[in-house]
Amino acid sequence: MTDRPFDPYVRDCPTRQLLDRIGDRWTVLVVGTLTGGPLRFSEIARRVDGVSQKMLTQTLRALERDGLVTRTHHPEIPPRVEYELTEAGRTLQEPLRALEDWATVHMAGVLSAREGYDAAV
Amino acid sequence: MTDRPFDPYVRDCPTRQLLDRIGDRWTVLVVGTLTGGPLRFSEIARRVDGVSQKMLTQTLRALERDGLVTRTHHPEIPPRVEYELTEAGRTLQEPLRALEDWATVHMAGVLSAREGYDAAV
DNA sequence: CTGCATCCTCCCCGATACTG
DNA sequence: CAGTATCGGGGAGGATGCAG
Repeated sequence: MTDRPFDPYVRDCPTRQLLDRIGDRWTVLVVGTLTGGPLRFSEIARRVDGVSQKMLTQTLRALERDGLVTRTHHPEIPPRVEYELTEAGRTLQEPLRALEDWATVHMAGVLSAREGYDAAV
Repeated sequence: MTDRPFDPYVRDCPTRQLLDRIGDRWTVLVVGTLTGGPLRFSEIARRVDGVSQKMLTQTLRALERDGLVTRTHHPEIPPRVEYELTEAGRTLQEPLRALEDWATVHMAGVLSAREGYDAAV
């Protein structure tokens, strides 16, 4: 608690913690690809353009650790591993989609504003 | 366009571009502090815990460049600079608040899942 | 008070090679 | 196919000093 009129963004508030998770560039995209249902590793890699194997593994591990994704390993030859959003993971989809919608609508304006700003240098 | 059944997250889609902006840890927090109205530089710095002067300047410049924040310089002694959300900037508040709400509700669960995962090592 | 420049450190992430 | 290990470059970002 604080005596300030506006509740500040202190270091360990929930918002900050979430930002640490979605700020790594890949988390949001991976969650997005899993919207339609479970996918295997290679399929996710294919859909998220530019993600390296290392980063994808790292991201999926983090999501699994946070209880947002389940990892199912089928001990076959060749190996098959499927990832699926948990209940908690699915609740994250809605606010993420809201952001995505905002981006779709406004990013063009943002980009043109950027050009205008740069031109005015 | 693509012939794949699921529209992939290609490198330059709006979502990716937005992620580049909010992925820097400070943008979201700064926009959040400006929700209540215009603020001066030092006041924002005070409310966003842990932001360095350098990063705050950098973040505000980026937001100004993107047309999400206006910068008003009052040539007084001592100088006073106020920052305020633009119309576009205000539209960003809603999806951001949705994320904030999600964090408030779910981060405790995420944290405990994290502990459980770490304990199971 | 606000902002810019410089230096310097750390760690993110990609490339590569190798296991089960 | 899925994952781990290692190395190295580059960029993010903190500390400090100075200007307007």
